[in-house]
Amino acid sequence: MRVTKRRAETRARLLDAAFRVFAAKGFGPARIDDVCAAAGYTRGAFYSNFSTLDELFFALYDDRAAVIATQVAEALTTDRTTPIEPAIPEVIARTAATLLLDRDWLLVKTDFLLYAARHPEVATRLAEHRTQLRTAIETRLRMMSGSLAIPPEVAAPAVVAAYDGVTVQLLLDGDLPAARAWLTTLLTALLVR
Amino acid sequence: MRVTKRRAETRARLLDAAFRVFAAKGFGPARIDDVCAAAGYTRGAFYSNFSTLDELFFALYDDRAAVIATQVAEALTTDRTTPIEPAIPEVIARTAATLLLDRDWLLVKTDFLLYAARHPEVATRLAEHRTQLRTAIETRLRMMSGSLAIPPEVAAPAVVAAYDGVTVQLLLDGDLPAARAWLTTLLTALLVR
DNA sequence: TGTACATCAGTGAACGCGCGTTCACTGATGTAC
DNA sequence: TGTACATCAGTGAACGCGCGTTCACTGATGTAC
Repeated sequence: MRVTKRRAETRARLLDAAFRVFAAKGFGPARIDDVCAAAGYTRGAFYSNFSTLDELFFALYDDRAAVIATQVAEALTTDRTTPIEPAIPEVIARTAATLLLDRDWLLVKTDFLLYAARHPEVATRLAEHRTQLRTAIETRLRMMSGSLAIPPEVAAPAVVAAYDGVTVQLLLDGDLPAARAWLTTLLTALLVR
Repeated sequence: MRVTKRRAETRARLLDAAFRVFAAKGFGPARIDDVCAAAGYTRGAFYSNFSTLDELFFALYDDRAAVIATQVAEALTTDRTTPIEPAIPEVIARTAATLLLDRDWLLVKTDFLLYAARHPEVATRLAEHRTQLRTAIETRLRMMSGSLAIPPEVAAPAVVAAYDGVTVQLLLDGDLPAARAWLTTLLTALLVR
């Protein structure tokens, strides 16, 4: 392959623009031209890199999901500079803040959830992402399992469920700080004995 | 107004067909003709009763949401034929079963959630429905507040959040009994001291 | 109850626009010498 | 490093289909007598 640099940049710009367009309008009403215009290209650029909007949507989801998974895993890794075992409330607050970073991502993610719910062959992608998330959380919880009200293998999916539940409220009212506070309250009620 | 009977029936059939179409394809890809065909009419029938698909979507949501709210409120009303105060586990199981009745409704409801998330003027409809739900739950919880781990005004939104969280998993895997069991587990962990 | 009439609900053909898709082109980028 | 060349990325006009919307029509439904 040649000229890969230019192509890679175009692709990245299209993905970036698509994220903004999907977040604002939703996947359904988004048009190929919307994405191209937002990226500063004409339609040909799109067809040179993707064959359908669905394909771009999947690529976008995979990219972002991988980034998010890494961020969460990092945020949950015990900080080596702090030798003292952090208290549960601190870990909970950190988890809540890391999971609820960006409403736009939640909008796109929920669009993808609905797509997956209606296309089982796509659901595996989303299931993998959720497994990564759950595993990262479970690993962290095992370090403090002695202080937990419920065992880590139940607590981890419970954290994910609380996250999903609070997401719905955040999508409706758009109040990010309130959502973080509420997730913190929920996780405390669930996890702390 | 005249000939109301025929109109009412056509409207009801269109709403019914729309529910099936929206659940299967989603609101975005659903076409006016899909709904008409599913209802056994041609396009003119649609335009005689609605002016846009959005309008039908809103009407459908309002109708169903009202029915669901009534069902939940009824299910949570203490059964007068059973004079003995039911145990918390029983109430929890009943709540879980009532909230998670129909995956198709959750699909349509989530489509509506995303629509509302991007159109604040529509979000009020959904917010009202959620308030009804939360109020019905809170009323029920107050009857057993002595046995609760957290106060009813925190517990009620927590139940809703757990419901929303489990909904996401159910949308992905389609396993209704597992979702009910999992919601029961979550509610128990949250509510029972 | 029966009949004649008026009105309205739903039909389905026709129109036209939005948008997905194609493709001959050009100029930008990398390669060879 | 410089130049000539080949190839490929992105352009933008053109095509055409899907689908939303309209509207003259007909037969179904309710009303009046």
